Parts: sequence; structure tokens; C-alpha cells
Amino acid sequence: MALPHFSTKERILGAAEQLFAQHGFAGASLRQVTAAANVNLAAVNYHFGSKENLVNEVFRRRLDDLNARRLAALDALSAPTGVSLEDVLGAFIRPALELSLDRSGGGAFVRVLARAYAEHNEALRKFLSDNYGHVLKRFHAAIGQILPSLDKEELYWRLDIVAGALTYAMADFGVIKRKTGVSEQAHRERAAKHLVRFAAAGLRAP
Amino acid sequence: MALPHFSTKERILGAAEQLFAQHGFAGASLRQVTAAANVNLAAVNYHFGSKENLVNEVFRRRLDDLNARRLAALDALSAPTGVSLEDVLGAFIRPALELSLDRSGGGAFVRVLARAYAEHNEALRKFLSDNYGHVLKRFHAAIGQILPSLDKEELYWRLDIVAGALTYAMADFGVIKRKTGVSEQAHRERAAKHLVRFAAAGLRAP
DNA sequence: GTCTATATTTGGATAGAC
DNA sequence: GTCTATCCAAATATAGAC
Repeated sequence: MALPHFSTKERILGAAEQLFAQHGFAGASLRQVTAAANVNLAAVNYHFGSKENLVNEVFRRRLDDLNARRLAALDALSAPTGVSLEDVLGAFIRPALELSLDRSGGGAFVRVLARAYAEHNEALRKFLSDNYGHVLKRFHAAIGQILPSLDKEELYWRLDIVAGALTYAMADFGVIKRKTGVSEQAHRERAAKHLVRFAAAGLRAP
Repeated sequence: MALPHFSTKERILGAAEQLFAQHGFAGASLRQVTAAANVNLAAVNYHFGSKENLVNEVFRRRLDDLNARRLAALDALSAPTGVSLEDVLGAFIRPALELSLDRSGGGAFVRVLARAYAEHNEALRKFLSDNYGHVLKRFHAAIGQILPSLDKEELYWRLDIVAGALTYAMADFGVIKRKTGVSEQAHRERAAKHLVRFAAAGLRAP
């Protein structure tokens, strides 16, 4: 399963991602992780110091890239003409859907992300907020500009709910098998349109 | 915290609900639970046999009632005139929102439910499917009748995603504090309308 | 039904050889 | 950087007195 040309550190991260997706952070033991990664138990503490830090690094490995793609997609929208709510939501959703269907564990990671939303773990939330809070702020600002009629507080909790619902939906999406005959790209694009519509309806208010 | 006139069993269930919502099923230990419930550690195994069974009973205590209310609301719709998608979704959502705002731990339970969605725990899913699968089937059938253009498979995964998104949204909703001056009922009714619109948009397809 | 005490397992973390 | 061996804390579960 674990390919030998990956470093010990990388194998641990991959195995941890899989097992955290399956059993949660508390539910997956370091013994399970190191066994799946085919490395020695002591290697985790050598490379990561503690289980908590390993959890953080599992997030960092994917989120640096994912959030960079999201911001790039958002920046690409700053066209001369007006930007639609759907455009902004697409910039948030499409990179994550892409990740959820990639060949090397991205699907597991999206499920790990969904767990992070369900957990109200203080330490983890702080880590994510410290490192990636600026991304959500950018999207928040962009959407606030498009929907000026919503007051700040209302916008805040709607975005929170929509982001959580999207994360759930994307985590589940990776599990759904597409019909034979539908290309992966077409499948993803359909799902993206679908989720964008879904989220836009949640944000546009009566 | 724990009121003395509740039985040992009930105090354990209440404390478990709180702690499972906070730390997850694996993350909350029986020692934490019994300490919070002010009962002896051995009482859990005496009354419930095992931790796994305690988890199941935490669900049963609320879901028997919640799902009965959902079905009653669905049945009440079978009016002579046509039933709208919004009506059916409301029958699913409103009882859960009511629970999420109740005074005695319902908010915690809705968060526990959200965790159950995030977990892909086999044993738990089997318990829920065995005991409450028929409720989802009823809603599935009702929605399928309203949206005949969706083929079975497509409907299936859309409902799965919508149910997950709704569950997350409802769990979060209990945490959001309403503005002062808005009655609890009005707050809940606004949220219900909002979520119904949200879900309907996800189900009606291009 | 409830308690104390304890058996048994499992978990995270480390020391020290190589 | 990796291994074996081990420490120590914490977990679930049970036995047996009351």
C-alpha cells in the first residue's frame, strides 16, 4: 500500500490522513498510523513531536495549496466587469472538488476537513484560524460587497453555515461514484454548478 | 449542574450527550461522563453494558421522538391539494430546529447528530439505519414524487448531500445567538424558511 | 443499585542502542 | 534517522462487598 519511495514523514502524513478520515482524530491511534505507514512507532514523535502537531501538519500539507488555489481563483475574477456571487462561490468550491477527486488521498483529506468542522476542538480551530483565517476573510469581504443589503452579523453566520454545509457536501461527494460514461471532469463540473447554486440560494436572502 | 431528581440512567445520558457533542464519541471518556453526571464509574456498565451501547441509547432517547414528529408533520401534509417541496422539507427541518433550541440539552444532541454524519462508523450507521431508516425512506419517497424528473440515483445522492448539509446547519444554528429583541419562535421560523429555501435549491435541478 | 478496588488493554511519549 | 524496549497515564470493563 505505502510506496517505498516516499519518505518516512510523507508516509506518516498519508496514513494519518486516511485514518483520521476514517476514525477521527481521537479515534485513530498513533499505533494504527505507524502500522499503516509501515514505519516505527517512535518515528511519529521524532518527526512531529506530538500527535497534536501531527494533526496540524496533516492540514498544512493540503491547505497551503488548496487555499492558494482558492485565492488565485478569486483574484482571477477581479475583471473589469462586475463579479457575480456564483463566481465567488465557484472560486471557493472548485479547487476543493478537484482535491476531493484526486488520486492520492485528497478525498480522505476532504473528509478530514469535514471532521474539523464538526469538532469544536479549540486547539485545532486556533491553528486553522491563525494559518488560514485570511482566506476566509477575503471571501467574506468579496461576498459582503456583492450582498450589501445583509448586515455584518447576518452575513457572518450565513457564511459560517454555508461553509460548513459545503464542506459536508464535498466530503460526501468524493464517496459518490459517478455513472460510467461520465468523465471525471464532467462529473466535477456538474457537482460544482450544483453546489454553487445551493450555496447562492442560502446566501441570497428574503 | 446535574439535578438530583433525575435517575442515574438519565443523568448519564444527559452528561454523555453533552460530552459527545463536545469531544466526540472516541474523545469523551466514560470517566468524564460519570464525573459530569455525578455517578459512579461502574454505573455505566451496569446500566448500559458498554460504551458503544451508551452511544446508541443517547441517540434513541431523542430520535424516537424527533422522527415521530417528522413523520407526523409529513402525514399532516397529505392534504387534498398538492404538496410542495418546501412543505416536505419543512416537515423534516422544523422538528429538528425546535429540538436544537430546547432548554434541556437538545442543542447538544443536534451537534451529536452532526458528528454521526461526519463519522463513517459502521456500527453506528447500522444502528441508525436499522432503527430510523424508514423515516428517511418516507421522505425520500415524498420528494421523489414531487421531483419525478430526477432519476433514482441522482435523487439518492442529492438527498444524501442535502441531509448532511442540513444537519450541519442545524447543529451550528443552535450555537448562533439570536439578536436581542427577536423571540425564539421568530428566530426559529426565520431559520426554517431559510434552510428550506437552501435545501430546495439544492434539490431542484437543471 | 451503588460503591471500592482492581484486572486488563491500549494509548502517547521517551530512553538509549545502533 | 530508525529501532527495541519500556515507562506511565488513561481507558474500558468487571468482581465482589454493601
